[in-house]
Amino acid sequence: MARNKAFDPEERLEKARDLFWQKGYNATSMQDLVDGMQLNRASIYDTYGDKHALFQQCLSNYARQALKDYKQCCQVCSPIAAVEHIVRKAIENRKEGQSCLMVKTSFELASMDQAIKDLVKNQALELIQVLQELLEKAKQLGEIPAEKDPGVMARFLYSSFSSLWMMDVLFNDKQLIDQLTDHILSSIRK
Amino acid sequence: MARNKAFDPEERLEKARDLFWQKGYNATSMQDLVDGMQLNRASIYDTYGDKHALFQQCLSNYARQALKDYKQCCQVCSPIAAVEHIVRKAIENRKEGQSCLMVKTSFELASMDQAIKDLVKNQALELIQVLQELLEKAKQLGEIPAEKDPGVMARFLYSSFSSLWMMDVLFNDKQLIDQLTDHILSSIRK
DNA sequence: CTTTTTTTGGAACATTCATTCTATAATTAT
DNA sequence: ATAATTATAGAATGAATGTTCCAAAAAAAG
Repeated sequence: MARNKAFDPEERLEKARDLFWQKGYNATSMQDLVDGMQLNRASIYDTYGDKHALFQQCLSNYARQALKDYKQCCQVCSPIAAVEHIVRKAIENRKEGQSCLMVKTSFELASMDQAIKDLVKNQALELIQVLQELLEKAKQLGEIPAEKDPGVMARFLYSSFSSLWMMDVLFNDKQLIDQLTDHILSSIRK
Repeated sequence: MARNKAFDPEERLEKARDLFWQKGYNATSMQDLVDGMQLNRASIYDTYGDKHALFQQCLSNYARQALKDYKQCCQVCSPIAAVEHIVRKAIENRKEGQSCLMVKTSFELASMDQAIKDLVKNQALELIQVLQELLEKAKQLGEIPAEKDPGVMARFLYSSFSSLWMMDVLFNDKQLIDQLTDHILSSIRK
C-alpha cells in the first residue's frame, strides 16, 4: 500500500542526539540537523515533529540508554562496588571534551523550559533511586557506616556527576578527575 | 569638544550580565539586550563591541565581583570557617532558580569556545587558589586531617559548586542543598 | 501493471538574527 | 556663539533561523 521509510528512525535519532550533545540545543540549527542526520527537512518534521520535540526524543533516548547502562552495573559483585562502578563508568566513556547531555541540558534549558526540566528531573530521580537502593544494601552489609543516610548519599553522588563533568570540560585532566572521584567515593564510605 | 555618554557603561553591563545569566548566551538576542539594557543598538556596539565581546565583559565583571566576595570571606575567623562561609555563601545569594553564570557558561560554551573557556578556567584557578591557601592554613592549625591534600580538596570544593547549582535548578529544595553542603564540608574535615 | 499511499527533495515562507548605516540631536571646548 | 565631535534613534541590511508546502519519485498491495 505505502512506501517504507528509507532510514531507521532510531539510528538517525542518535545522530541528532550526538549533534545536540556536542553543541547544545540552541546552538544546533535545523540545517545542522539536516546535514548531520542526512535526512530531508520534511522527513525530520514528519518523523519527529519540530526541533523541540526532536530534542525531547533525543533526551529520552539518552536517558533510557544511560539508565540501562547504570542498572547493568548493579549485577556485578557487592553493592558498594556497583556504586563505584557507576560513578567511574559515567565519566570514563565520555567523548572528547563532551560532557553529559543531561547535565549540560540542566544548565542550558532546565531553568527556562518546564517540559525539559521534568524530563531531566525524572531521569535524575530514577538514577538516584538506583543508587539509593544500592547504598541501602551496602549499609545492611556494613559496607558503609551506619550513620550515613543512603538517600542523601545517593543525591550527593548524582550531583557529583555535574562536578566531574564541569572539571572535565575545563581542565581535561584525567588525573584530576580520578582524584576527585576517589574523594567523592571515599566520602560515602567513611 | 565632544559629547559624553548619557549612561554608566558599568551599570548597563550589569543589566546585560543579568540577561545572559538568566537565559544563557545563545538564547539571549540583541533585541533582548537593547530592551533590557535600555540602550540603543548603536550605543551597545559602540561601547562594548559585538555580542560575543559584550558577553566576555559580562563574564569578566561577574568573575571579578564573585572573586572579591569570596576573598572577603577570608577575613572572618578561622580558615576552615572561611571555607565554610564561601561554600554556603555561594548558593545562598542566588536568584530564583538561577544558577551561577560561570558554571552555566562552562556547560553552554566552554567546550566549543576557547576564549570563553580560558576566561572561566582562569577564574576557576583563582578561586581554587584562594580555597587552597585557606585549606593549607587550616591544615597547619589542625582544623583538617593531615592526610588531606589541600590542592585536591580545593578543586573538589570548586567542582562542588556545579553540583549544588545543578541540584538547585532541578529540585529547588533548600533542605536538600543544605544536606549536600553539609556532606561536602564534612568530607574535607574528617 | 496499476493504484494508492507516503516518503522524499528542494524550493518557498515568514520571522528573527546580529550587525551596519544614516541622519539627527546633543554637548563639549574653543 | 560657533564649530567640532560623538552619542543617539531607528531604519535598513543580509544572512540565518524554524517551519511549511508542493511536485515528483518510490514502493508496497491488489
